[in-house]
Parts: sequence; structure tokens; C-alpha cells
Amino acid sequence: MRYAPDHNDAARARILDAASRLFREHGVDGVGLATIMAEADLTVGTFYTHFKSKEALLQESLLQTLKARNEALRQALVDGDLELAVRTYLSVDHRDAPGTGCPVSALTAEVARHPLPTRKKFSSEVGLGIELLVECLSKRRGAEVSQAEGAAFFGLLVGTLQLARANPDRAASAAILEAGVRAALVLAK
Amino acid sequence: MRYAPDHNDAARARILDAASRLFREHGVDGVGLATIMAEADLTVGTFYTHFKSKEALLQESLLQTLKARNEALRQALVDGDLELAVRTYLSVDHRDAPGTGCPVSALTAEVARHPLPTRKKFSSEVGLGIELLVECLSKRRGAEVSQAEGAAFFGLLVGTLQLARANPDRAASAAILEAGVRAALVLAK
DNA sequence: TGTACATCAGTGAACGCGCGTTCACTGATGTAC
DNA sequence: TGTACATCAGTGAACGCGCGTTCACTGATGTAC
Repeated sequence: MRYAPDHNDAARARILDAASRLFREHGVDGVGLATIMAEADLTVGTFYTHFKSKEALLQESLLQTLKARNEALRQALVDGDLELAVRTYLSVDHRDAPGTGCPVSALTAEVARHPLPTRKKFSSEVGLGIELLVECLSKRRGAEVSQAEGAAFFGLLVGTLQLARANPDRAASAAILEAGVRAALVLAK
Repeated sequence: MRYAPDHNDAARARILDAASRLFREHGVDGVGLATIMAEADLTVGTFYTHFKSKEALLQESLLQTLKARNEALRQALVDGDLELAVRTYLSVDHRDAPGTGCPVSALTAEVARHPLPTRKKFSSEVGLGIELLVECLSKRRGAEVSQAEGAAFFGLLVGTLQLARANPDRAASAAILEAGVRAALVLAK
């Protein structure tokens, strides 16, 4: 069967969306292509008409999600509201929804073990997000903030969210998130 | 064949050591029992005379590694040298040796997806390490520091190390580690 | 002292299953003649 | 206008492989009689 001109793109987008969610929820090693394709209402066989390999899918998925999050961050920081951005990142909602949340918190440790091309694409896109933070931090401080400083600031958010996610005590977990917000605001001063 | 009374314990220890290293290097999903047992100079079949399941092995491995690291941290903080401890954690050596390094940086995101008993054991042992940091931070500041604040402090170390590990640019990666040290010292003030 | 048996870590093949990937095939549509 | 063919996303079964787990068996030693 021939399909409408946008049919191909639509299927591809569905695969990418399913993969992006499932990777963040269960890790890359934790989901198979069969699960992803079923979620996209397709059979496994057709995967390779859309992507070269699972690794290629991972790369595109990471880039798409990071780009979307960077764009959202740019919007949030337009009025310079860093505090709100930090509170949103270290929120109970974000903690409980890894599938739609930040791929850095969910996947960095795993990506660090993947092939160089994947790590390169991941790191450079993460770098663009950190640049947005750097601009905002520089304005707040009235002094130049380096990219590395921005990365450490982001590292605080990432590590704190992960510890909150791993902690099964909901009250303790929420307290960690709040302490993370306070620490971030100290660093932002 | 009957074995020396400590033979059993020795084999068990070898399995645990191999697993602890391999889990941190490749992730839990990234290593099979066959690989672990081969590393311990045993065949797969004998695994279950030592452990109930892979999950049980993971739990014991996490506890053993965390206990050892907590003990090392206790020693390092005896003379109150928090700065050295932070510099060691955020060092190039630690970045390049995940297999012998902190299991929190290597495995927290993955552990967060494991069954409740595993998360409970992991989190409470991590909590003991954080308590050591809390004592040290309290002394430094001359004011009570909460467990959650200690967790956020540790979160900074964990997240920063992960970002440094994922970054394939060695110079940028080293700069991130240094910025992490500076940020930690700001939070410790 | 000598023989029969229990112990138990270790062996190695097998279980069913899911993995990433491949491939011969389908069939509705668009194009060429 | 009607027929033959090319296109190509999708199908579904199969590939070899590694996974976690099970199991009947081995065999050197210690214990019981």
C-alpha cells in the first residue's frame, strides 16, 4: 500500500516519541525494539525502514528531547526567572514523571557507557542547555560565569533529582528536592 | 569434593567483587551472570549455591561497596579535611575508574528503577554516608545541617561526576570537575 | 582400621524467553505507455 | 481509457545469541559404625 506523503514522517515521529518516553522510564537497556514498535502501533519488522539501528534511534531520541527541553528552558528564562526553573526541575511532579522529564537525570550514567558518537551528540546538546543557564547566572551575578560552572550548577540539579528518585521514603525524598532548590539558589547568588 | 572451611566464603567474595566492579562499569543490565562467574573463575551453574538471584547479588554488592566507601570517607573526614574528600571524588582518576569508584554515581539512576527492597537498602546505606558529610558540614558551618542538605551537597558531587563522565572532551570534562569542587566549597561554607 | 554413606561446592547442559537484526513477501497507489 | 510495472511502508516469521534460572550429576572429604 502507498501512503499519504506525511504518513512516513508520522510513523517515524510515533516511534521516536515512544522510544523517548520508554528510554527515560526504563533505561536504554531496559526496553526492546518490540516494545517501542508496539507502542507506536507498528510491528518490529518495519523499524529498519525508519532507523539504521537502535543506537541511531537513541541518538535521535536524545537530541529531540534535549532540544525540546532547551527550548522550554529558553522560554522559562526569558523573564529571568531562574528560581521557577529550578523549582520546576526539582519538583515532586518531575521526580514522579521520568518518562516525560529530563533525559540527563534519567540517562546520563548510561549514555556515558555508549559509543563516542552518541556521547558527543548528547554532550553538545546538553552543553547548549547549560549555556542558557550560564547566561542567566551571569546576569544574576553581574559577573562572567564559565560553561564549566554552569555544568556544575546543572550537576547539582541532576544528582539531587536522582537521589530523590532513588529514595523510597516520600517525605525524605521531598526534603531532598527542597534542599536542592536552596543549594541551587546559594550557587546562583 | 569437600573444600576447606573458608573455601565457600572465598568463592562468594570473588563473585561479589567481580559483580561490584562489573555492575559499576557496565550497569546492572549491562552484565550477565555468566560474565560475572567467569570473572570469579567459576561456572554459571554454581551461582545459585551462593546467591538467591541476580537481584540479591545486586543488593549485597551495593551494600558491600557502599559500606567500604563510607568507611573510607569516615577515615578521610577524621581530620575534617572535607576539601580533600571532595577533590578526590571529583578527580580525573575517579572519573576514569567507575569500576572501583562510587556506586551512587554509576548506578543511582538504574537502582531507582529496581524493586523497593533494593532501593530501600541502597538509600539507607547512602544515607549513612550522607550523615558523615552532614557532621562535617555542621562543624564547618558551626550550625546544624539537615540530612536533606547533606543529600543535596552529595547530589552536586554525583551529578557533576556524571556530566564529566559523559563528556568526551577531556579538557571540558576536567574543567567541569574543577568547577564542581569550587561549587561544593561554596556550599560547604 | 576399614568400609559405607552423607555432605555440598562445583559442573555443564538445558530450559524458555527476549534481544537486535534480516528478509521474502504484501498490496494500494502513482506513473509510463 | 486501460494495462503493466515501480514504489515502498508494513508484515510476520526467522536468524543467532545471550539472558536468568534449573537440574541431574560429580567427587573429594568428613563422619558413623
